[in-house]
Amino acid sequence: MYLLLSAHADGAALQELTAEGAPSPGASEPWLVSRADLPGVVRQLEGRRPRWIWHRTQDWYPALLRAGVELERCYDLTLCGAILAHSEFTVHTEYARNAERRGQAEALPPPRSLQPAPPPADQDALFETPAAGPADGATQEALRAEYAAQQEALREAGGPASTPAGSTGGVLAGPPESGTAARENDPDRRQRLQLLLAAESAGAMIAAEMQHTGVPWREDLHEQILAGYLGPRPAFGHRPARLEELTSTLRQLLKSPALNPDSPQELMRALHRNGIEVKSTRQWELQESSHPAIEPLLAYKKLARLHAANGWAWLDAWVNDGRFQPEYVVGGVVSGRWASRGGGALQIPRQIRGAVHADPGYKLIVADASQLEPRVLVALARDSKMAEAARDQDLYAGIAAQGFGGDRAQAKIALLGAIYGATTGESGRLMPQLTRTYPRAVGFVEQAARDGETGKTVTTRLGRSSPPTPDGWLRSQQSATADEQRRADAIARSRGRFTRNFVVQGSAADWAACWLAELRRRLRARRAEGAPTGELVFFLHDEVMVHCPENAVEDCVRAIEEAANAAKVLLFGRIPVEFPVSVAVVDSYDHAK
DNA sequence: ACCTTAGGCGCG
DNA sequence: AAAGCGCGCCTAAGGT
Repeated sequence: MYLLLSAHADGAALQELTAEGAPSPGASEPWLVSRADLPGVVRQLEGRRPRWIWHRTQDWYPALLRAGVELERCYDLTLCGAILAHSEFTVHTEYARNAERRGQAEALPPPRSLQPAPPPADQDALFETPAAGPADGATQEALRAEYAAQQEALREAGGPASTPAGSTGGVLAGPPESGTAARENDPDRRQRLQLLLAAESAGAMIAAEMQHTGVPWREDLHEQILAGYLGPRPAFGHRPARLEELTSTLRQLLKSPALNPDSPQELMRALHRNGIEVKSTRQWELQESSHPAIEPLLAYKKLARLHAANGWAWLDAWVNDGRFQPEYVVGGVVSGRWASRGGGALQIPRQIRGAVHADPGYKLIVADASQLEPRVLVALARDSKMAEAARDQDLYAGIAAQGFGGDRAQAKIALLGAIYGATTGESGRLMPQLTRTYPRAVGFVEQAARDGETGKTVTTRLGRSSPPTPDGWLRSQQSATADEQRRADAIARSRGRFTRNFVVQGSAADWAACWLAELRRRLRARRAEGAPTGELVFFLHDEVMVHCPENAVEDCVRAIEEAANAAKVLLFGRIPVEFPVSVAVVDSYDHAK
């Protein structure tokens, strides 16, 4: 059952649709529900296990969650439309052509503000959209037509026939899925794209649910940590005691009595006056010098960062009643990773992770996918030799053991360098031997890089494609003067590094989205059975955190592991590549790994 | 009194 | 230990 939910006057319109997006035959006219009645109506209809179709999950779901209504599944027209408008799997469809004509503005998620969004002022407000009514282009009929068009594009992805995803990839054989290879008539592609749309929509729900739940955050522990590093809380606008001490030390050592160490320009001049010839004030460059001022300067920078980014002001702004509730921005990164808005949710520094603490009677289960990106590369490239190395829990150790010509540390540097496109340094030097040992894996990312350099599109395993190159990009690659040509070549190489990384990072994001969705499904199932179970509270690219009653830990750990394996099978079939998760059951986040 | 950009650094 | 991908967000600095 498919239910379209759209904003209407002072409430919502509900319409039952077919799977294809036509009005359901035999169903009544669209049904108008007042704002006040909506949570009750939605809760009632949820019993029929519909897929809720809506313009943006963020417009509806947060308010429903505040009203105590949780839903099983949805279809986010904005997120799915953005994928379908650019995917190579649907590039031949009318939907993609229309998206091109409309311009990207409508097809892509709305622009993100750079400033943190303040927490909603009115927590009881049911609608995030203005009371005036639906936004332009988001009327009930427009959304229905949009859904129908997206479903049509999806049906046309790959070809008419279809086979189960698991049945095609049983062995590491056949051409790798990339670039121009294996492009024609691949029925498996439709299923993969469908999976991506479902996972993306599930991700949008999970993001709203995690924001609603929040990360358990002990303000008292956070303040203890700050006091330990910085001294007591200073008066507003003042430096903490420890930073004051370091400032006067630096002023003496650099013979600059008025130095503001927060000013890069002042700092640079002071360093030069003292014979410290750096070109920037970055940590790694400062570390080269042995001047006595360097150690306190690096200490200052470290602590100043803590104070500015995650100090008392941050605590006041972002933690309430023992919960940190950041906004996750699904689809916020071109590769399919999530971004976040407010509070730097995806950059919680190790220094303060001790403040993330389970409630009494609960544990934090922190699980991360070990060496996810290299393992995804093995699967994408179908490199059976590297797959053998990936059989082990430690892929890098496996590579070293296979005699690629270096130790574990070098194996890691070389492989990450291949994924990022390193050309110089140790990573660059190790590339030839890595290529000799694993021609398929290296060849795969090299092909992605060549595609980017020549302006082609690359695509993740589930069908998310790299953003189009700007108009005139190819022409700008042919330049008249040698200087312009050098610049054009540099831009092309940069694009190549981006597409090289995109296929791996993006396919890893595909995997992580499926992992999350599969985990959510399992946790919900357990809860429906009435069993105690944990809640997803945090997600960071290849890592999840579940806040879990102690008596449900074992069960949740199993769910996390099952979900990881399910994600692998969904993406790649039953291939002989492991995607192990490392799981820590802890009271506080700083004790995980 | 604002707004944008650059340098820097946190995370994966 | 350091140059190669993706982000958000702090302060300073340089606009308007």
